[in-house]
Amino acid sequence: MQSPDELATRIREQGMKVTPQRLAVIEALYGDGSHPTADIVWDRVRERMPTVSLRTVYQALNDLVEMGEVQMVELGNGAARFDPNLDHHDHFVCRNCERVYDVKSTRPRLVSSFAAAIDDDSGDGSDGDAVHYTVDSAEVIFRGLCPDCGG
Amino acid sequence: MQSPDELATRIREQGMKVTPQRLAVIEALYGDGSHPTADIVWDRVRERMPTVSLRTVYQALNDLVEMGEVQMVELGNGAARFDPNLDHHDHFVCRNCERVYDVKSTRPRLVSSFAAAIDDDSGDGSDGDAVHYTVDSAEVIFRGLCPDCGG
DNA sequence: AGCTAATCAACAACGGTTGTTAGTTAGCGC
DNA sequence: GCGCTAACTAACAACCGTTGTTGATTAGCT
Repeated sequence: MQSPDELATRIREQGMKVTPQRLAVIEALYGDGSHPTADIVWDRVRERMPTVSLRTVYQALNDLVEMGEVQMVELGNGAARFDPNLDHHDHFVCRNCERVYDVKSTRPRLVSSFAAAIDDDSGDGSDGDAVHYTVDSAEVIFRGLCPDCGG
Repeated sequence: MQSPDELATRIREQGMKVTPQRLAVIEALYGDGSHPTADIVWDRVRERMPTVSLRTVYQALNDLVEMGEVQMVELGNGAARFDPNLDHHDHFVCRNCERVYDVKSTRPRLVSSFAAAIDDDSGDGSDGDAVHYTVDSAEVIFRGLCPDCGG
């Protein structure tokens, strides 16, 4: 995501207001690599701004996602996580501590291999070229043990 | 997953009972490639057994997952899906119709490339061999448009 | 200064899933 | 076929993460 300053400008350009709450959410995420949940972001923001509501944090996070400044990552274990890293990258989830680590993207390799790998469910195995899948994204989730957990 | 007959034996061996409900759930999933949700399985079972409860279907599905006969797949869009295909394989999710397709696994490639790709969050970029991640699984989710939806 | 977005509080409601209770059914080993 | 006990049912309540609602208030921006 862009820096808080740059983002403030973008927000104003969209006709939205740069409120302290929004800024606090932005600053809580900027440069962060820990993939916090909305709840954790809320905690961080409340340290500086004790009366902020969870609702407002969700609102700000969703706005950032809509603006394409933050990626929402759903890893299948409960709450969604928010990631300011917009580079194509994959994730490693520790099955013990549940922490999420960034992994350099394997996407180019994957997408290029997709056409050959797609399993034709139509049953018409003999005709390969009638089947077209458009791949917009490819995300990889590795699971295992991280270094801190004896991996 | 194994055939209903084989599974019946396994269930008995575990001291569990082969009830018509359980069998109906098994038969609803056996050989199925459509990745149904619990709700859809419930619908299928009720066609033959109108009084079965959703609770029981969940119970049977979870038992199958615990037995390792069915894979639970969480794709980040609502309900979990259940997949009797135990081969290592990936998934393609149509962003329009939400259908899920099996894709031949890219896992071997992925896991072998993981060690080189892991992004060392410790900041100690110069020392590569102190960081150990144990990768148990790697799942890939492709998203895009399927053939039926103009892909 | 004035328009209007944003926030707050407080609460309801959602969807998916699990827990609970108590009474009934039925699978399985003998 | 008996008896033990797992499983089922119905009818709920409760969970978690998230979103909607309402109405009053605050404050960003032009």
